[in-house]
Parts: sequence; structure tokens; C-alpha cells
Amino acid sequence: MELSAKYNPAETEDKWYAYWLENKFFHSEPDSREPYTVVIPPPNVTGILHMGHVLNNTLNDVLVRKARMDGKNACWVPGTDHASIATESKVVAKLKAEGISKEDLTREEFLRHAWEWKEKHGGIILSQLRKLGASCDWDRTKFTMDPDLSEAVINTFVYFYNKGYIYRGVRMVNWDPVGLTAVSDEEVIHRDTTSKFYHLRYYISDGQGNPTDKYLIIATTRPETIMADAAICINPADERYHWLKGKKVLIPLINKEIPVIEDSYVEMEFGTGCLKVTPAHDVNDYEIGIRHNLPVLDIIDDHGRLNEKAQILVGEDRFDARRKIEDMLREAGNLEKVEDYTSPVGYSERTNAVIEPRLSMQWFLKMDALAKDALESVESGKVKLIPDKYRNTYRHWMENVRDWCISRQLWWGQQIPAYYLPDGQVVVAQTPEKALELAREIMPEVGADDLRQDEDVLDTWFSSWLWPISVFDTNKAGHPDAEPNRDLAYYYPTNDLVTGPDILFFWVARMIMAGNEFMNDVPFRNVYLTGIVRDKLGRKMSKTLGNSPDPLVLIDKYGADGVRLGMLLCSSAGNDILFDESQVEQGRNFCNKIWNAYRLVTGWNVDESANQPEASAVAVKWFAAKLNEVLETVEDHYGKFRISDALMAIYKLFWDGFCSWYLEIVKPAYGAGIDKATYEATISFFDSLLKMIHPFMPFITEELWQNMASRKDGETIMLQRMPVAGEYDKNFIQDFEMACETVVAIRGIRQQKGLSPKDSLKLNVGAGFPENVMSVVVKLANVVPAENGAESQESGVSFMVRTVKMSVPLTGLVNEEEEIAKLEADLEYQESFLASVRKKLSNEKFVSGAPEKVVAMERKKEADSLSKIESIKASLAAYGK
RNA sequence: GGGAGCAUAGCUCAGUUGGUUCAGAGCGUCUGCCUUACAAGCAGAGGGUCGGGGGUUCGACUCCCUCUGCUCCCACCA
Repeated sequence: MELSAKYNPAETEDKWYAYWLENKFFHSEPDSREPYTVVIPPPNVTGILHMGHVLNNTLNDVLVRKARMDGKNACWVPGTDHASIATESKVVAKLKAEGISKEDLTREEFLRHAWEWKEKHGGIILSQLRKLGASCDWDRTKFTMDPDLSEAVINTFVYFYNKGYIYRGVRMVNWDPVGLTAVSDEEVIHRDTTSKFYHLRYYISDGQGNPTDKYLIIATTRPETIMADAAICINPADERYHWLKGKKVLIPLINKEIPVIEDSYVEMEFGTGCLKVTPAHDVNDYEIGIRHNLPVLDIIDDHGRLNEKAQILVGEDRFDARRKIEDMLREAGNLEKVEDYTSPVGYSERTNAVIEPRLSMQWFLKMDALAKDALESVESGKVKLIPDKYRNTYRHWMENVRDWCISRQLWWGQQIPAYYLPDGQVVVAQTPEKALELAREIMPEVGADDLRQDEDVLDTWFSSWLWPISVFDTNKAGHPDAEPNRDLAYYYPTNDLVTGPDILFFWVARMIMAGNEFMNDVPFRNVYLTGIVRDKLGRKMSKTLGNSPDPLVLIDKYGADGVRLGMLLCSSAGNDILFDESQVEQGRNFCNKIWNAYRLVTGWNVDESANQPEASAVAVKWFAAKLNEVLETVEDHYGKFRISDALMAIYKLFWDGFCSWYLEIVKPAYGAGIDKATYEATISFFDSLLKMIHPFMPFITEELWQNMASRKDGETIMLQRMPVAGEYDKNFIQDFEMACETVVAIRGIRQQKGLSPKDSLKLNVGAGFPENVMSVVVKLANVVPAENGAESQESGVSFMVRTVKMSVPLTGLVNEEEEIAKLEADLEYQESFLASVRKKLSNEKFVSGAPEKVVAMERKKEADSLSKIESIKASLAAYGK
């Protein structure tokens, strides 16, 4: 078969992926082998592939393919997340573009649109993952809103409700006025925001609701909320304001009378030391309100507009109202001054709207007991975080966690299985039928139509925290006492989870909680936390910056293998990834290197009658040893999740070790055949190398592996066993490296002196050079060693290889003065090196204090240095110095 | 405001209990090569007071203190 000089990924990738699918190589069923299980962090069902997914899933695929080749029963479960708020807002936007408003639809109508949208656009990302080569078990694809997975979510809710962990109550929550829903604390991002600090005069009331000429000043960033003020608060220890005790003040513009109260919460040094208390619109004020029994007046509606309770500016958006009230206050003489101010403001993670602290009725899950166990799981090492610096962050979060607000005012998601009786009492049950039964225990005459189900749905994470359980068994979540089914019993706990640190708390911690609760075991053993993919300048990749390349375009341009390699090359665990397209180019180049090495090897003709040249025998022996050495290193890297290090070790083995050294040595002369022993060894090495590379670059390795022998249908490299490191001769590797260093030195001399590689040179070799590898030097450096390695008196260029003195006689070509200067510089360096070693050795404390091994090493340095000085001096003597 | 982490070559990073001739790798740069697998390549070369300062030690990139610069997480100072 004729192979082009360049590898063309487009011709091979789809072909082999289809072949893998046809043969169901990715599919796993429980059997007697050890399982290796991974669940995908489910991407949003409407999401499209971005570089973060590429990183994450490439790493996952490497681990899964490696485990599969290690003989484990590897199972990687793919799927998507319904992402309630994100998906719902997309559907709302799409409907809006069609002139349909969500308010005009019934819940059922809206959900029909949403499901249509999901069927049409959902799961694109999964097909994109196939382009990347992900070896997921597609037969197991799950969606967090599949009927059975939803059932598991409902069961879980009922379980925790019955356990007393779920409660409903009016609490201050984070309200998203754009998404029109409450969000959890974790979904609020605080960013420093510049705003204004308004200093307002509140006049003291004369007791009849009329202003006196006395006033106090409060400082606020939110003047539009003054109408909801319930009190003015001072610190009881603040002497400046003792005169205010028991007084009442008037809210500007609306002249409403409110009391002055005292609470030590108020910082005397901050602002003016007077705080306006607005219980409905600030978390702290709410707490103060409870302590002092203040009325709660909510003047902001769902959309963030002032409502009629505000009396003024009714219907205005809160930010418009802020601008307008500033003028009104100024006109009324209540505005003392306005300062620029920067303070942290909460934004919704999903809609980027400014979060409005708001009182509302929500469902909560008690976290203390769950968090305590989940913390223990990590502290005890049952779950390992990689890198482990995240343990601190994890602990801090788990020790300070607050109850989880799990209700969302959305339609897309699992509707809360709580049913209200006509009198407002609530029952919680899996189905309306069961709810009715429960309801009748309370109120026997109640009918099915009298029950009203809670309108809210559950937080997305309330379904994805079950993921490692529910993808296998949808009954077990919510039923800790149930027997796990065959799949769950076999695959749980999963082995590794690869995900980003940004969802360590959202998702990872909560999965641990659910695992402990329902399985009495953690959901995974290792959590590999990747960095965030950034651009070359260190900026986060984002649509608005336009600095995020489309992975599919990259795959088109460089091939999936190239993209995978480019991503992995720069991905040390836990560090952010600074991605640059040039790395993908490097990946593509590596593909090409492999391709061309293959072309070379398969282009050889075996000459049955040829004997194996000595250099080839040496090369084969060396590479066999080197291969073992690298296999050992790579295994160690894998064990520590140092994936990019494992890759780099293999990369260098192939490019430098195999191509630059091994192949150059065994390569037969043009037109000549190759001996059988070398050929077979070479093919076998190539086979091992392809297997080692396969987890990283699945496509090209399959292509070449299939090509290198006639394979049966149904055979694949991905199910071959990964080579295992055996015993090897470390000393021989050392000897071979000396040969390489010698070759490099001679090539350097050639370059310096402008000598063609075609001209043979003589080489004088000093004592101590390993004779067994000389044939390699002869072949690659094109030299003829002097008889018996005798020291020559001819003038030439001399050099040291470790402790062996070598020289290339070059009569007429050598500039003696330069040569002598070089030798003298060497001598000077060696002598000062020797002096420093001897200083150490003459230090009594060193000799007695340092380990024997270290002292012995110093003595060897001394001896080596002495012998080097010796031979440099001899060389100088040859020049008459 | 609290906590964590980072700083090593032009860039991205290794450096695994302080001691192998330890100051490294990849990429980039420079020089010479279209050498019969590969110019997406080959051969060779240069490049760092390990952020600054102090300390512990026979010995510090490595441990301690401090300063500077950056990053992230958490947080209700209006």
C-alpha cells in the first residue's frame, strides 16, 4: 500500500470511530474482570463543545483507554444534564424570538416547546465528543430528565422529606430578577462593582409625623429602598448618637415615621454610624428585623421593579428608580452628598443579573449532617482530591455550608412532589395518588382535584448529585436499604472523576453526600481537578472575548489526535491551561512523525541472507531496555495522574529514542535489504510504541496497527494489552548513552570545522570507553577508531565524554591557539571544581554528618575530576604546553 | 475582611522525604542542511544569581521568616 508523505486524519478518523462503534468495543457489561468506571460530568443538554470539554474528555478518554488496555472492564457512562435555568432561559429566548411569551403559555404547553427544543438541539455535544474520539459506552447514554432518572430524584426528595431533612420556609434568598427564580448561594458570583454612596438626611420627627430641624445622616448604596425602611439603627455604645435614643425619624419623600433602634451589629466606624434597616431587601437587615420585631415591607417585585407599596416610582426598574430618586432627594433637600464607592455585588451565575436579596417561600435541604460525612470522606482519604491543595478549600466549604435552597421557580426540571391541601397543609409523595392517600389521612373528604402540586422544580444539582448512582440504578437513590442492581453492584463506586474545580462544591461534594447517604460508600476514589482553559494571554476563554477556538474547526484542521495532544501537552494537573494553537500544531506534527516512521519501516525489504550488523544488534538491545525503562516511568506517572508527563515521556521515546537514534542506526543503506532479526525487532518495537501512544492518539495508532499486519475483522488496538515493563540492563543504557554523547560531540566538531558527514574521520578513544557500543559511534558519526584505542600524539580536536578522553585528529584543520585556549579554560574549570569538592571533603562535619552515599559520590567526583585534569594536561602537553 | 496557592530559560512547565555532575524538559530562538521516512523535517548551538532580603544547615530551587508581584476561593460592613 502506497502511503502519502503526510498523514491525513480526515481519511482515517471517522472510519475507525465507526468501526469501534459497530463492534461495540466501548460497550461494557459486568463480568469477572475488575471494573474501571467513569461517569462523564454531564454537559448541558443544549451545550456545544468548548475547549474545557476537550480538556476534560481527552483526559477521561486517556484514563479509560489505558484501563481498557490494562485488561480492566472499562465503562465510561456518557450523558447530559437538563440544566434547568440555563435551558429554560434558552427556550424562553427562542420563544420570544417567535413572538411567544412564556407568560401566555400553560406549564404543559411550555414543556412541550422545551422538549421539542431538547430533541432538536439536545445532545449535539455528544456527537461532537465522538469526533474527539471519546470511547464512551453510548448504549448507556443518560439524561438527567429521563423518566427513570427523574423518578430517582423524586424518590430522593421524598426520602429526605420523610427523614426530616427537607423543610419549607420563608427565608431570605438570592433572587434572580431576570431568570425569575431563586438561586443557591453557590450560584451567586460576587464582583467588586463601582457604585455610589448616598448620604441622606433623615429628619427627626416631632412625634406628630412632622419634621423638626434636626436630622441624622445615613449612608446607603441603595436609596431606592428607603421606602421599605423599618427603622434606623445605631450602636448602643455610640455616644455620638445617644441623643437619638427613643426618637423617631421620617423617611424622606414619603414622610413615614420609623423608630431609632439600637443593635451592636452596627459598625460605628463605617459610613456615618447610622444604618437604615430594610428587612425585606437585605439579609442582615432581615436578621436585625427579627431581633427587633420590625415589620417587613417588600417593595420590589419579581422583575426587580418597585411595586405599589413603594408609594413612589411605582413600576420603575430598581436601577432607574435609583437614578430618579437621587434627583428627588436632592430637590427635597435630603441629599447631603454622593460619593463614589466600590463594593462587592452579587450577580447571577446564569443570567448575570444583579441578585436581589428577597424574602420568599422556598424548600431547603438541611446540610449539616450530610456535610459532616462528606468532609470525613475526603479527610480520611476515601476520596482523593488531585491535586490535594483543594482539600483546604473543600474543608472550609464543608464546615461553613448553609442549608441548600433546592426549589426553583422554573418549569424545566423535576416538579417538587409536594401537594397542598385546600387548607394549606402539605403532603409529600412520589405520585399524586400516594399524595391523595396521605391527604385523606389528614382530611378524609379531600378529592384528587382538591390537591394542588407545588409549582416549583428542583435545582439541577439535586438531580446530578445522584449521577454516579442513577446512571446505573434508578431505584437505589432514595432507597438506601434496597439491594443495588447488578450494574450498580459491579460498577459502583466509580474509579476516577475528571472535572473542573469550579464545580467542586456544586457537584463533587454533593455527589459524595448522596453516595454516602444511599450507597454508604463514596461515589469515586479519585477526583482529578483540571485547570481552567485560558488563552495564551491567560484570559478565560469566553464568547464575548472571542478567544475561544471552536474545537471542531481545530479537529478539521489538525485532526482529533493532534487536538488531543495539543491539549494534553500543556495540562499539568490543577494548573490553569494556557492554550495556544501552536500546541495543536505540535500534536499534528507528532502524528506526521509517527506516520513517516511507519512509512520508513514498512518500506524495508527483508533480506533473508543478510546478517545482523553489530550496530543493529546493539541498537535492538538498547531499545528493548529503553522501552522497559520508559514503560516503568510512564506507569508511575499514570499512577500519580501526571498525564502530561506520561505523554511527554512517550513522545520523547518515540521521537528521540526510536526515530533519531534507533531507526538511524538500523536503517539499511539505500537499496539494501534489512536482516530479519532487526526487522522483526523493529516491528515489535513499533507495535509496543503504538500501544503506548494509543490512549493519547487513538485514531492514528489504530490506522497503523491495522495496517502493519493482516488483522481479522473485529480486532483492534484498543483491546490489546498494554506492554508491561520487564527487567532491563540499566548499565547498558548508560553505555549506549555514552555512544550517543560521543556521536553528538563528533557531529559538533564537524559542524564547527565545516566537515561533511560523508568524510570519514579518525577517532582516538581513551581508556574507559565501553567497547560494546563502539559500532554505533562508527555508524552514526562515520569514524574509524584508532587501533587499540591508543592515545595519539597527532594534533586534533579533543573532547571529554563523561570521564573518557577522546580526540579527532585533524591535521591542518586545527587552530592550535584556539584549541589550547579551550583546553586551558577546561582545565581552569576542572581545577576549581576539584577545589570545591575537596573543600567539602575536608570539612569534618560534612564527612561525618552526610550520608555515606553522598560522601562516596563526592569522592567519585574527586577522582573523576582528577582523571579529567590528567587528560587535559596530557592534551596540552601534546601541544608542547 | 478571612483563607489558600503560585513566582525556576523568551513561553509553558518538571524538579516526588534537603545531598546522584541538579539547575532540567517541550516549544520558541540562532546556525548549517531539500542527507535516498518525514522542511509538519534533520544536525548543531546559545539561553536561568531558581522573584528580593534574611535565617536554619556541613550542604537550600527544596525548610523557616520577611518583602514584592500575581492568581484563586470564601465573605452580609450598610
